[in-house]
Amino acid sequence: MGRADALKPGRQEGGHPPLPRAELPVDTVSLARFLIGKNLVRETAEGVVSGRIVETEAYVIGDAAGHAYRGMTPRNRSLFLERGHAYVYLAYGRAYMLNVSSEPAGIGAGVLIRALEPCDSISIMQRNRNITRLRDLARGPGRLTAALRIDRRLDGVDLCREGALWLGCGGDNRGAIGQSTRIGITRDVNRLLRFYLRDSPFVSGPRLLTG
DNA sequence: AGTGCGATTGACT
DNA sequence: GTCAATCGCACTA
Repeated sequence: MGRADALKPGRQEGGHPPLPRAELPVDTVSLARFLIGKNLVRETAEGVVSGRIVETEAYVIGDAAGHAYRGMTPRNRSLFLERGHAYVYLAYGRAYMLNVSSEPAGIGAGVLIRALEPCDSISIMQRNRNITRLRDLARGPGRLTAALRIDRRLDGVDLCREGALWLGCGGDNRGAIGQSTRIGITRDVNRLLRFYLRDSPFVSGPRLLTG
């Protein structure tokens, strides 16, 4: 693994056109499923880093486990942006979480990105995470944001436009999608709103039910 | 102004 | 398997 893929400047340029917003499903659960297999692309001065989304969770309208449940606040306002914008927050004082807003403007809901299969510039991710093992580079919501250097500065960015961070077209949508309860929450714990590529080793948590 | 608590991770028994 | 670290923010007063 970990070869000098980061040192091939021409390879990925233009290789990740952004996903048009019109292609994003309009409801949160559909979007959570849809995002499995899509690319998440990060561009910094270091280079273009990307991964394929293999695990998501839906935080739907009226969801007691969702951050939008008690209305808009300074932290969660990005959840109320039109679908396809980034909501980034810090959890437990250490791990940044990346969500994709998922409903029309004014409605607070989102999809948490929980794990990636590393694709472009794996060596940059290894440096960002200070580990080498491919499987662990982006397996977990806080790990993937560290690998891609995502923090609160990217809160609110439009993920349907090429820039510092966006959702790329393509991606490989083959493979069965599993479904389970969400991880780490304390309310509405029984809802099956977590989705993952069943056979991917890059998924973070337990593989329970199939979908 | 003070308090309590996470949509987690990494270290350790 | 268990558990503490860590801090921004929402909530109470």
